[in-house]
Amino acid sequence: MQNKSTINLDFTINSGQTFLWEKIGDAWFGVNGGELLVIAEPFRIVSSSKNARYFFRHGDNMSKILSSINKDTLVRTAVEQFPGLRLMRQDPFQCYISFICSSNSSIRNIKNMLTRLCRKFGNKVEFENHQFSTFPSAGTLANATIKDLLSCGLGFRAKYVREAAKAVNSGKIEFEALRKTDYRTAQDMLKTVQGIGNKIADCILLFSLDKLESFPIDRWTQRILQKYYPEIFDITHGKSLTEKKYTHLHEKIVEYFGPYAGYSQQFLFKMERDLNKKKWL
DNA sequence: TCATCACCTGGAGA
DNA sequence: ATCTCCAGGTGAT
Repeated sequence: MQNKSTINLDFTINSGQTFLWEKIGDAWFGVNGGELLVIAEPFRIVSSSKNARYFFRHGDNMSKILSSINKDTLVRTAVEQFPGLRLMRQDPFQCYISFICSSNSSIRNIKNMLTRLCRKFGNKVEFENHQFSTFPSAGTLANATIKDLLSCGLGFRAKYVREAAKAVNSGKIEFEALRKTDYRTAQDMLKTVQGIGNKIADCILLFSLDKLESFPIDRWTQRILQKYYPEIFDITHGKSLTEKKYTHLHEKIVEYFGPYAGYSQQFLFKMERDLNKKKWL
């Protein structure tokens, strides 16, 4: 059993929370906002970025968190199966745009869209002869034409992305204020943006704004809950959740999994996707 | 308040 | 090759 504080990069990156990472040799290269993170496995920060520790939530007390979410054998199995799987603390703007793009799409497609956005609107950076492009700023995307956004393959999401960028650029959405406020208030604020519903708001809150009680409920999560917890959570089969049901279900989830429910979600999600041999990055 | 349905696009599977 | 189906949802009706 390895140290609980050791981060497993492969598990962490390939758990659906982030999209712009690429493995070259034994190193992972990841775009996070305006910077490039380079991390080798076993976990070692290669680039000089001071933000890498922050990004990987180095301060999280994992023994406390893992013991908190250890509610049943299923969670216990998932935690044992994926030691070192962690949540990330991503650049909020990138996370926000990424999950707006995730709507009704697949991981492969989302990654393609975001990569094209970076290439078209971001800054070029080079590391050991490898070329990358950073994530565009809110100002840049707010001023992009719909035509240019469509050329990145965004489809119906193009107008959402531009309006979302405008909301940030104008100060209507302030991530650091959302980070400080409570879960529900932050979620309501995010949902005022077109293209952001409960699920996407929860992803942004969990993966970039420190709301660890957030538990994004999507097709997979629903499948997990009805497959393994039919007695505890009442999931209406196959149908999309209404506003009221989503909120009610989330309350039940936090009641059961506790204040770090988001971490339990990450382990269960990873486990079930791997079980179904779903591809990651 | 709830149920249906359309939606851009490009992989994956038939 | 060519086609169909659908993917980590959301908004409009």
